[in-house]
Amino acid sequence: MAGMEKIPCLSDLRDDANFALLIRQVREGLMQQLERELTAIGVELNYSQYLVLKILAKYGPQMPGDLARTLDHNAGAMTRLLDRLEDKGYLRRQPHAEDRRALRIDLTEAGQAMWLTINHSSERIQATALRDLDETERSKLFELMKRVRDTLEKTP
Amino acid sequence: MAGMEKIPCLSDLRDDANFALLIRQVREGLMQQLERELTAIGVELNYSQYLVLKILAKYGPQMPGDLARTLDHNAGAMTRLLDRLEDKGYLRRQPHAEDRRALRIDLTEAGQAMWLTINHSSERIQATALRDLDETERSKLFELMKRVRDTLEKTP
DNA sequence: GGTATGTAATTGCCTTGACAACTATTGTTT
DNA sequence: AAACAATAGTTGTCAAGGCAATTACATACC
Repeated sequence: MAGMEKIPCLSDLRDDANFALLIRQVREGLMQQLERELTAIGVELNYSQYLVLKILAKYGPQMPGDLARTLDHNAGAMTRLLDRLEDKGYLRRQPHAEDRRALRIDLTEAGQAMWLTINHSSERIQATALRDLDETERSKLFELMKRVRDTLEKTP
Repeated sequence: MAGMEKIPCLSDLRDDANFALLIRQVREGLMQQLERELTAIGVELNYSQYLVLKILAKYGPQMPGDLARTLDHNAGAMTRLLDRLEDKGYLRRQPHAEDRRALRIDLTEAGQAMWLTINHSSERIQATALRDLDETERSKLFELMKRVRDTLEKTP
């Protein structure tokens, strides 16, 4: 069939090498799965709030600024995010021992309990997302993504 | 040094296997690079607007609903995104030939010209982001990400 | 043909997060 | 020590995007 050219249509986009879009789709899928899972068990947390709880649970008390930097969040956004979690009783703002400008955010009892109930959900989501990849492929994916992240970070 | 346990600290998070956070960091890096590059050449477009222009330029006129679905956007958000691009004169809403509910969004001359000027920028960003990966690694990364996306899509 | 159901786009309302201005504190310079 | 710059957190303001309700049209069913 010489001269038979396929007209490009939108569905071809799925196979194109568009990294930006691919990232967006995966991110969107992950977020939706997680938030759906959380609402299913009656927990009202968005993705960012969940990440903050996770970090506090795994790494102990932190300063708001450090939380903002690791989540690539604006400092003002972090203030309000912490407001919500404080309102819900999951965390506390405590004075910082060495720096009177700074705070020390730590989980309350309720926050620790909440983390225990949602921890399983979050691990199940990640397991689901990576379900079709074997162990080698998973670590390869993580390694490649980390290298892309680090490249982007040191570019500016 | 028996019994010498490292206390986990926030910086360890960079090496942890947290897929969600990794995605976020890469996405944030890509977006910032692109938007910075665009403002540097005097173009006022955000990431989503850029993606819409890209799709229209590469795949021809589309319906708003299809655009929304491929970008994982809400239909209402797409309406307003198209409003902005229409205000700037980059695209047109035209009636759909077969369905009077629907629209056919296509680029104006100005939109096509704009795409030509920003196309280089966008390719340079992607090239920069993937700079430290060789050809094999890039296609591996794309393949793995696509599989994760497809897994997430067929999960619900 | 007429009714029920589904789909396309738009709009109002609300939350999230970015940016810039501000205050309070710390560190640095001279 | 005084003046300066840098940093931690908060706040006002704004744009982006999600959700639900609405309108207009299309399709399926009876």
